[in-house]
Amino acid sequence: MKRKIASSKLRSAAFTRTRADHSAELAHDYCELIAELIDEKGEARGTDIALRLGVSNATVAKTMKRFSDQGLVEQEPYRAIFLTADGWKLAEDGRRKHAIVEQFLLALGISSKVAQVDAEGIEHHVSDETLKAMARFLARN
Amino acid sequence: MKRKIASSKLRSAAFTRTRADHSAELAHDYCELIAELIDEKGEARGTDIALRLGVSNATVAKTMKRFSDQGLVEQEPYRAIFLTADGWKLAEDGRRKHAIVEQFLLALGISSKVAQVDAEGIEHHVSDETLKAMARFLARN
DNA sequence: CAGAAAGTTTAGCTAGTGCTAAACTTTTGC
DNA sequence: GCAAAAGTTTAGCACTAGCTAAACTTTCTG
Repeated sequence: MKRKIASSKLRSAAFTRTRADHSAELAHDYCELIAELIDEKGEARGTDIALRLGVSNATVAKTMKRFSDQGLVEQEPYRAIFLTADGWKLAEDGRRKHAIVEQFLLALGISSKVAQVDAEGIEHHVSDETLKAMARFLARN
Repeated sequence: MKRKIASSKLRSAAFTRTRADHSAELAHDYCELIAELIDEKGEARGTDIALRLGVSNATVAKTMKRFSDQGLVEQEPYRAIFLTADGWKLAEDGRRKHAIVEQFLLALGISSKVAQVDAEGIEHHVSDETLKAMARFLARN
């Protein structure tokens, strides 16, 4: 019965991680997008974020307030949004993972549209070990 | 500018899908586990589900009521939980995807523990195209 | 430079997913 | 066959993440 108990613990751990991941995922997505907008235009405005994320302005405002409390972004009232050091860390981490996963999927023969969408979903759920294996695979192909 | 607009739409679509996926993910996880418990013990009791999912009994009860309204599970008061045809469909779909992703990760050289956990996270985010590519890769290796 | 347009914030709503504590039912063990 | 243990349900709370509508501020334009 040892195996079953172990696998049950593993499942519960994975599930717990899944739940915790959902909010982290959102933070990653927002920070990645804000970083992109800053690179493109020098600043990230609420409307642009809302438009690209497919979400209302109000939702962005509320989320930005939460993230500001968590120290991920900085913002003056009625002004654009910027990332803190922590925010940049999340953004860079996300970009790195995203790039590896997307390249990996392309190398596997996935079409570029699907690779982009799947990479977005997968990037938040790959461990470092898996990421390294993907990078290794890419290096060999 | 066409490329940028297209890529922005794609991002928004991916993000929208991510959000919609979160509740579907939960349904998949519950149904998969219920299926497992039924296979193992002939029935799925609330306590067992709660224990394996690392969640309180009350949460399971509430979720089961919701799923019952959605036609995924069937339950008499104070009795065990069973899957409807739709519930079984979700469970089987999840198991199939999980198996392919896990095998794929193992083939990539990931350790079995990590493969199990990562597969749990990834299985909900792979398109059919990617799943097929993984199966193809497995067949060739 | 005043009024319109664009953008932001706030208020108030919904739904999902989690919790604890208390009430209730079923099962078990003496 | 009754009392204790085990399991289930309900009530009530919190937080996240979304929405619309309305109020407010900033920017643009004639």
